[in-house]
Amino acid sequence: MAATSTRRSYDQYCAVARALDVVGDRWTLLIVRDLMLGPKRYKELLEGLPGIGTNLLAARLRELEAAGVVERGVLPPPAASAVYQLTEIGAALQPVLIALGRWGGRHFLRERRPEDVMVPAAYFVAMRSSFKPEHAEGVRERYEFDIGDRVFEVSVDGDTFSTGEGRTQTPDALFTMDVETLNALLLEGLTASEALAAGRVAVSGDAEALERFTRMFVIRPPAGLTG
Amino acid sequence: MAATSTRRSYDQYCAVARALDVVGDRWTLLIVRDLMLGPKRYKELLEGLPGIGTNLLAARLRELEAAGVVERGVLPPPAASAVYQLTEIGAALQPVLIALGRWGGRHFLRERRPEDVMVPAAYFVAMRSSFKPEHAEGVRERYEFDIGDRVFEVSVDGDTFSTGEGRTQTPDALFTMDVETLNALLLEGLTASEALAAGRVAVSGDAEALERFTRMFVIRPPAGLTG
DNA sequence: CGGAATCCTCTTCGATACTG
DNA sequence: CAGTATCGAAGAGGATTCCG
Repeated sequence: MAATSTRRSYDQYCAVARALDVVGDRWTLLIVRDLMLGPKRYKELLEGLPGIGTNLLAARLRELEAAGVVERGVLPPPAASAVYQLTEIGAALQPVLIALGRWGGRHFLRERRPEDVMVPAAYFVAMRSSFKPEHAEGVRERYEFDIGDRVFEVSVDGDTFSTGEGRTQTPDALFTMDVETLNALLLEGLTASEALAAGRVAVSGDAEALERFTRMFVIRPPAGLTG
Repeated sequence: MAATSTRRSYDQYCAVARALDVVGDRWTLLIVRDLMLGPKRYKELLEGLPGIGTNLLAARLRELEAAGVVERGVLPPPAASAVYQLTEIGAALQPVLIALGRWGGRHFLRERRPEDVMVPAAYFVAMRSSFKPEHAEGVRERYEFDIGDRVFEVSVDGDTFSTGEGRTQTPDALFTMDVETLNALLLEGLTASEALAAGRVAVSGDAEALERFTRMFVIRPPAGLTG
C-alpha cells in the first residue's frame, strides 16, 4: 500500500481548479493527447512520452482511471492485449487540447530547438483543429500514413472526419514519409507537389490524394497563397 | 543565485507540449485566471490563491513574465502601485480557461466538499463562458458587485460584455451579497426574486437589474425553465 | 516480453520566518 | 507591502528488478 492516494487538490470550488485537480499534473494532458488517437498499450504510451518514467506513467494512469477519464480495455481479437482508452469524459477534453494547442502553436512553437523530439501522434491530434470543411466538399476517402514505425489513419467524409492511430483496412491512398516531411507539409509550407517531386513522400494509391489532404489539413498554409 | 532558471521542458516539438511548458506548472493557470479580471497586486493574488506560498507565487510570476505572458505595470494615479497584468499573449489564454472550466464544471463540480473555499473571482471568469447574448438584446448597463471585501464589475452592451475586478464609476445597479448567494444564483437555480425576497441580496439602483443579470449570465439554469 | 513496483537521487512544493 | 531565505515533505526521473 505504498501506492498512496494523496491526490493533491487546490481545494477551490471552481470549475477550472477542479479540472486542474484532475488533469493539471505533469504529463497528464500529454497522456490524454496520445489517447485521443485511440486505445494504447502501456508500452506505446511510454514510447510517445520520452522522459516520463515508468512509475510516473503507471501512477498517472491509475489516477486518470480513478477519476473516470481513462478506462482499461481489451483490443478486439486477435490482438487481445490490454489497453488504456479514454472514457466519454476523457474524450470531452478535446476542446481543452485544441485551445492549448492553438495558443502554444501561435505563440511558442516558432523555432525548433535541438533537444526537441518530434512526435508523429501530435500532428494527428493537431489536424483536428486545422480541418477546413470548405475544402472537403464531396471528398470521401481514407488515408493511411506510415511515419517511421507508426501508422496513422485519416478519414474524411464531407464535413466530418476522424484521425487515429492504427492500420486502415482499405485506404484510398497510403503515404509513407518521415515525421520531418509531415511537419514540412503541415507547418512549413512544403507543397504536395514539391514533396512528391523531391521523393520525400511515397504514395500508394491515388496520387492526387496528397494534394487534397494538404488542402484540408494544413496548419500554416504556404506563404503567398490566398484562399 | 539560488533562484535557478532551470525551466523544465517536455522537449517535444508539439504545440500542446509547448503550451504546457509555459502554463502547465502547478498554480500557473490559476494565477492567469485571477489576472483575467484585470491588473492585480502581489497581495491580491496571494489572497485569491489559498495555499500557494509566497516564494512559489514569486517564481511563477517571474516565469510568466519571462515568457511574455505577464508584465509588470503601474496603476493609474492616484493608486500608482505596482501590479501584474496579462499581456496580449496572456489574455489569449481565455479560450483555454473556458474550455477547462466547461469540462471541469460539467464533470467534476458536482458536490461541494467541506474543504473547498469559494473564490468570488472565479465566478466572474466563469461568466465569460455563460453569457447569453440572446438575452441581452437592447441591454446596456453596468453592474457592481460587492462580494465580501472584494468588488467586481460587469458591463453589458448588447451582444458584447466585460467582467472585471474593481470599482465602477457609475453603476446602474449595485448588488451586495455573499459568495454563497452568488453561487446559488449562478449554479443552484436560486432566482433573482427569491434572493431579493429572502434579503440575501441588497440592491442599490435599478431593482429589476438582478433579474436581467441572471437571465444573461446564469450558468446552470433553474430546473423546469425552458427558454 | 509487456506491465508495472521498488529504490535512489534530485528537484519542486508548501509553510514559515525573515528582510528591503 | 513585496518579496527572499530556509527547510522538511512530497513529487519527478532514471535504472533496475519483479511478476505474469
